[in-house]
Amino acid sequence: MVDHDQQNHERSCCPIACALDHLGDKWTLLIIRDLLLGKKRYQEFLESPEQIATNILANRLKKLEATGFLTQQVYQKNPVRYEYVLTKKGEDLRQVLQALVEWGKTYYPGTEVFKPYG
Amino acid sequence: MVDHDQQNHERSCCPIACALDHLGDKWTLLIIRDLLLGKKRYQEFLESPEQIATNILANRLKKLEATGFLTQQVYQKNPVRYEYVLTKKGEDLRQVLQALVEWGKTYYPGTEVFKPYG
DNA sequence: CTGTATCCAGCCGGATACTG
DNA sequence: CAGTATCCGGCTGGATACAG
Repeated sequence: MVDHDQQNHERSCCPIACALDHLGDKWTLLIIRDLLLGKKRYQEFLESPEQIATNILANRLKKLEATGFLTQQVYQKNPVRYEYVLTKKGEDLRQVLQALVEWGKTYYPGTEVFKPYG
Repeated sequence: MVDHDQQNHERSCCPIACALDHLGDKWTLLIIRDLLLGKKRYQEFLESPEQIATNILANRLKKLEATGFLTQQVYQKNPVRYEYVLTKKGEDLRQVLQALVEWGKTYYPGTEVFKPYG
């Protein structure tokens, strides 16, 4: 179920297609955004204005962990609690998101990311 | 059905969320990629290595037209046939895709876009 | 708080057939 | 070639309840 390594995807040898196999949905990139903004905990992701459902959030966090975009770090034992932190692979998406933000601010006037990135 | 103007989306005032409402799926950005590479016709999109289904392609082309990413231009009458060309809004995604390509080539070694972009 | 599980309607997307 | 239509299984995602 956990399914480490990348599964059978790899639709083609195109880097965009490969990326989209992992990031091409409505929510994943929004979680990456939150992580880049410094959010680390389950509750923090739930508080984002887009109102992600709990099952979707749990599902995406697992997939992102399984595909090496983030790692879990214990910050409390009994019961164990995790913080989610980006790997370099995840961190390096910052430039992609930044390009998307620039585009988005142009074509959806009035939108704004909550805190400036880098 | 055609639904010009943006519908009810706008999940939030975040430019990334707005962008993902239109681009956040497995296929849309791949069609944009093809358009940026110079493809214009239905058949050309079908020939891409990712093998998009015809119904999905037709659906995405309509949505992209309805949301102003591309326009249709008649190149034959009776029966009427269209070529699909990016608007400036669509063209401006080039930088986003380019950032994604750079990222993808790093984390999916061996992948490569067929022809270099601009 | 940090999740997990479940119900469920609806969309996604693959395959295929069909029309002009 | 350029689409449209349909069948259909499975995933998506919203709501809610439940557990440690």
